[in-house]
Amino acid sequence: MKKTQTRIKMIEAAIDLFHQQGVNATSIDEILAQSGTGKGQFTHFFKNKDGLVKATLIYLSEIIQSGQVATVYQVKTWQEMDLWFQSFIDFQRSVNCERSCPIGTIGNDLSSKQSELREEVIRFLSWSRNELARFFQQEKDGGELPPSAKPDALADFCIAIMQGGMLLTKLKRDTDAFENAAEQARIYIKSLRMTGDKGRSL
Amino acid sequence: MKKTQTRIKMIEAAIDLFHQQGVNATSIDEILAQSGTGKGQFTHFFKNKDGLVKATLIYLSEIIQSGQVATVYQVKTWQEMDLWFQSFIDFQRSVNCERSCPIGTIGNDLSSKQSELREEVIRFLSWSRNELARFFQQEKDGGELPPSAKPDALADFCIAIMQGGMLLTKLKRDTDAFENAAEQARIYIKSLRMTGDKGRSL
DNA sequence: TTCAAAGTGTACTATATAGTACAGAAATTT
DNA sequence: AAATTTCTGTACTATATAGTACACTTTGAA
Repeated sequence: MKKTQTRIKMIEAAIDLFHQQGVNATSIDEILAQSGTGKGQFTHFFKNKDGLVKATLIYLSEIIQSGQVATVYQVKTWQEMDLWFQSFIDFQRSVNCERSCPIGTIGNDLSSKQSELREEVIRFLSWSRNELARFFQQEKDGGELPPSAKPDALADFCIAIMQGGMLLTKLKRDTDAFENAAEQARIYIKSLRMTGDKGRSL
Repeated sequence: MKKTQTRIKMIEAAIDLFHQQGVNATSIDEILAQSGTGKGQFTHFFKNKDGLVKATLIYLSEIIQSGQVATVYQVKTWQEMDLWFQSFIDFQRSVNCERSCPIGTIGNDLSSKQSELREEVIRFLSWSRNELARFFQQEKDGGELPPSAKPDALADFCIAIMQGGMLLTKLKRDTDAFENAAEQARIYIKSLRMTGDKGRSL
């Protein structure tokens, strides 16, 4: 028989509820109810609510970074780059446009005191940004992007549109604005690539 | 003598605290303390907390739409367009990168039940998006942007970068990513304009 | 089998919070 | 100046919430 699943059940319920309602609007009791666990177990596995939030951030990072998720964070080819925005748009549709980025949502709810948790959020954001930056750098090195292209800036550009697009989707309950923004971004990146050399289509 | 300022004082304190901490993390008592008012007055002027949130959204819309704010929402010239991103970056610096868009922050904290409040948020977002769209349309009509340019999509693109950039700034406590994203956006828009015709610089 | 550690259940405490009740003051109207 | 409305202060209630205490059970190793 497996070791206890209780901790994981709590974390997964917490992720779901935090993603849906934010951290502040989600009570511990709600998490316990959704995961079918109890207070005693909560204090056994976590120091306090912040401890659980940290665990959710770490867990989220792990499942995303190990690719157990529908969204495409890792980009190695132009085809994957093209899928990058689309996978977030598709994700939004799959949650009825009622949520935004789970990490962004949790991060946005942090108070200025919770610097340890914010570090965790930043760690993840940097990772996903660097995934993109590495791709752009690779393409620049390979001559697919011109020497004037700035891989880091392009990565920040994509992440900003993604985060903003996710937020707008949640607020407006449709992906129209996100799709428009992503389309313009793709056109821009494509234009850089054309400029680069061979003019293959994005 | 002026009519009572109590209502306004409450709204302004609420805006400040909501912007800083979000709606859910801000208690009514906190707002009363910061504005130097009392419970009796609160219930006299507002039905409940949601009533105050609605009032803050309306008040915010009014001061922004009437231009009593440092950020540039209304764009009539390319110079103002260039200032558009910059004014948000400057704003973020002025609040030590500890906040993001006030409307976005409030909107993000809304539950799925609070549809009336979300309507208010959407109303504002549409307004600011349409301000940009009108500018791009105007430039398209005037031949400064090519017929292929999509004013609505360009407006959504700018808003997404702005919202995402504001959020990233708050999370990371610096404007680097926002600046990079805005720079790429400016390069793109500029490139469209060059394509358009006379090649005047953005 | 015994024993320690890991895990669980229940009851409780202290506090924060939204919202109510209502009397009284101040302003405004008649 | 009397009456009416607007506004304000204080006390209160009900509830939700984070966190505590602690006894009990299960597990797994020696």
